[in-house]
Amino acid sequence: MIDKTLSEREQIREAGLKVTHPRMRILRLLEESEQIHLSAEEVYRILIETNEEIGLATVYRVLTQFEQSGILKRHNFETGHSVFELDRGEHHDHLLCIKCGAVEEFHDEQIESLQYKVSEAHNFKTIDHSLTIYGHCKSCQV
Amino acid sequence: MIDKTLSEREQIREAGLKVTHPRMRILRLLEESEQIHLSAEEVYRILIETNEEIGLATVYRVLTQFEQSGILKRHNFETGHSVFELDRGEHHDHLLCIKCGAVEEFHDEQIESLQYKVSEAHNFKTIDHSLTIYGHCKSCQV
DNA sequence: TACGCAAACGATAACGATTATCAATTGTTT
DNA sequence: AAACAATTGATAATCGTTATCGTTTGCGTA
Repeated sequence: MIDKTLSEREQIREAGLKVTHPRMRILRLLEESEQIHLSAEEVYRILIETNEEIGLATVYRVLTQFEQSGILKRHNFETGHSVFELDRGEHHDHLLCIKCGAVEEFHDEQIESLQYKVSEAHNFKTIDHSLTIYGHCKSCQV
Repeated sequence: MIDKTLSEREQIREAGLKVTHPRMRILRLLEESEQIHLSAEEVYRILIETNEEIGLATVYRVLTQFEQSGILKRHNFETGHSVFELDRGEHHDHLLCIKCGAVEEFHDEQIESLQYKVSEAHNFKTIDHSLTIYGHCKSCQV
């Protein structure tokens, strides 16, 4: 069994960052939250509400650092603000309910390879791609 | 041959909007620009530079109205601001060069139908979807 | 274990994109 | 042409995010 605390320290270290309280708090929150996607404001609000000391600027800074070091993935849906989720290595796309905001993840190897083909056909060197399907989830359909 | 001016008037009328100078100027610009995607600021700047009177607030308002009435499509890439293009009815996706900003469009029926399948499998009722491939275009590769 | 210093923090100012406000102007309908 | 609601545009306000900068802290070293 892996010591979670240790692994968090290591992740931060491997990112070339000092292990500080704010960073530990933020990473722990992301790992323990049931919500997959968290915005900076949400991370800040949740930590403040649980009486963890943190500054909003730090939250933004740390989330960006975590993103750059591959700990987190940033998503820009059509909401006007970024949301973050742990990057567990497995690429996936999203189904987003525009009524209740629910997010589901999916991965379709066929779509992936077709995208790659398209990219090649246009002489593009793919670095990343994002596919989001907007609609109504089961519980939001009339 | 269709009278372009007339068709612009009609488009605006059909959207349930009064035919005003700012609306005509904006629609005409979108139709005549070689650039497919224009941001609100760009539309404003271009009109001001060509000595057309317009206010920035009006540009934002009109672009949103045009989007809501189906005249325009809004895209939110990872740039931090929206861009707009004429909605010619044919859905397409985008290849975006993260170096020079170039945008290419593509349409792949196979990907479309696979997306639909995924959506069904998750009991989602698809309303819209966006697929963007980020990478380096031919001229930006080393 | 204490020291020193770069790295990191956090309060707050600044920023860029967008929206709200509201008095003045303009399209359309009569 | 009058009437009146819709529209405009200058500007203030808002929102998410980034920059500033004096203070604090992690951590390698003595």
